[in-house]
Formats: sequence, C-alpha cells, structure tokens
Amino acid sequence: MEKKLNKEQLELDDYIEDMADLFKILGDKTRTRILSVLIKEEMNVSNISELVGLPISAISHQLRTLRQAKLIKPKKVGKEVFYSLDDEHVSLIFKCALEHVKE
Amino acid sequence: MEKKLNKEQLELDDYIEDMADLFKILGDKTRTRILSVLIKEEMNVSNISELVGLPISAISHQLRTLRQAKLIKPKKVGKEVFYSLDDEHVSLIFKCALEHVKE
DNA sequence: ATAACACTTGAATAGTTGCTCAAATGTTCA
DNA sequence: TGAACATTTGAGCAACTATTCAAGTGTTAT
Repeated sequence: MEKKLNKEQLELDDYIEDMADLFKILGDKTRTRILSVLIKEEMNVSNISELVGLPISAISHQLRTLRQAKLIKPKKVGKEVFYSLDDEHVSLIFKCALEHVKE
Repeated sequence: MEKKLNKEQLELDDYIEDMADLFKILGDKTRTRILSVLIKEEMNVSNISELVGLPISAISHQLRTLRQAKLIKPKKVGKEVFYSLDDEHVSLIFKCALEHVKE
C-alpha cells in the first residue's frame, strides 16, 4: 500500500533542521521583542535598548545573533547603527504564529 | 508627529511573549522532526522513536513537551499511544517558515 | 497471578545560552 | 590630539535544557 506524499511534505523533510534553527532564534523573548520593534520602524541600538528595557550590551549581543541569522541588517550612520528587518519573512512568520497563539 | 499603527502591529505587542514561547518549543531539532512526522500521519511512540532515531524515553519526554504546548494530542489504543497534531496551525507555521528557510 | 509489552517518569549529567561587567573599537567634534 | 559618545566584544557566571538510564505505571494475554 503506497503512501501519498505531496511536494510540500517532501520539501519539509529537506529543510526541517534549518527551520528548527530559525525557530530557535525566534524562541527568545528579548529577540522577539527586538524584532517586533523593528517590524514597525528601523531603529538605533540605544533606542532599542530603551524600548526593550535591557542594557545596550545585552541588546547588542542579541542583535549579533539576529544579524548572523540574516533576520536584520545594520546601517551605520555616524556613530549610530540603525537596524531594520532583512526581509519581510519575519513579519509573515509572526503573522502566522499570531493566529496560533491567539486561538 | 503621530505614528501610524495598524491593528496587526498592536496585536503583535500583546502576544509577542506567547509567540516566543511557541517558537521556543519549535526551536529544537528533535521536536521539529517529531512534528514533521506527525504532519504526515498519526503514529505511536515506538514508531516515532524509530523514524527520529532516538530512544523511546527521549521521544516520550519531548512528546510531553509538545503535548503541554497543545501542539499534539494522544490517543490511547490498547498498550499503544498514538499521537497526532492538535490542530492545523503547526503545518501552517511550518509552511510559512519553509519559505524563509528556502530563500 | 505473572510475564511481556508500550509508554511514562524522575534523577543525574553534560552541554548550551542569556546576561552582566569591563575593556576595546570606531566615530564626531572641540 | 583628546574627550565624549555609540556600539561591539570577550570572559565569566547562573540558569536552563536535552538526553540517558533506571525504575514505575498500565495494559494484554497466558
């Protein structure tokens, strides 16, 4: 008896570990707060620090993680560094997850 | 100068921490592998253990985590316990995330 | 009752992670 | 050049987590 597998399911298996990596990055309150701020507008490190309520150093560490995951990108302007989302995928994933969380 | 905030963005702030909790659950390779198996079909613990390649005990621990997060639900049949997705949200979130990961 | 099977649970451990503090880098301006 | 500011970086620590192993629960069949 053959098992029916569509294209989506096959793709899932190929990328399932990468997806876990992505979810791991998103699975931290500080990082999701940073992202939810950057979804609204690009912002420099000090301002993010104020909004999120953690020291600049802690924020900078997490920005590094988000940068390496290609979720945000920096833009240097004088002494400051402004961060913004690297693409729209994050807001899409957030939108998806919102539906589950609201239930 | 007023800031424009639409309904989606306001909702995001309310649920951002719950979303981080959800992503934290999804941010583990063992758990995502289990879920990717259960997306295709419901399955008992021993079979999941074989497919994922970890001892039954390890799988059972993770099934508990997934159960508590209401991502999967158990169905007892004799000595065995069959697990299946609790709703379709997981596959939707996976589908969303897949687009980012493939890029 | 008891043996065999399927699964769960608890304790212990090794590995990971987020934050803090202090120091370093890089930029602007006097 | 040197002081002030914005950010990054590294080391160290405390807290958390995934896995393993052994023991426990519950079900079926003899």
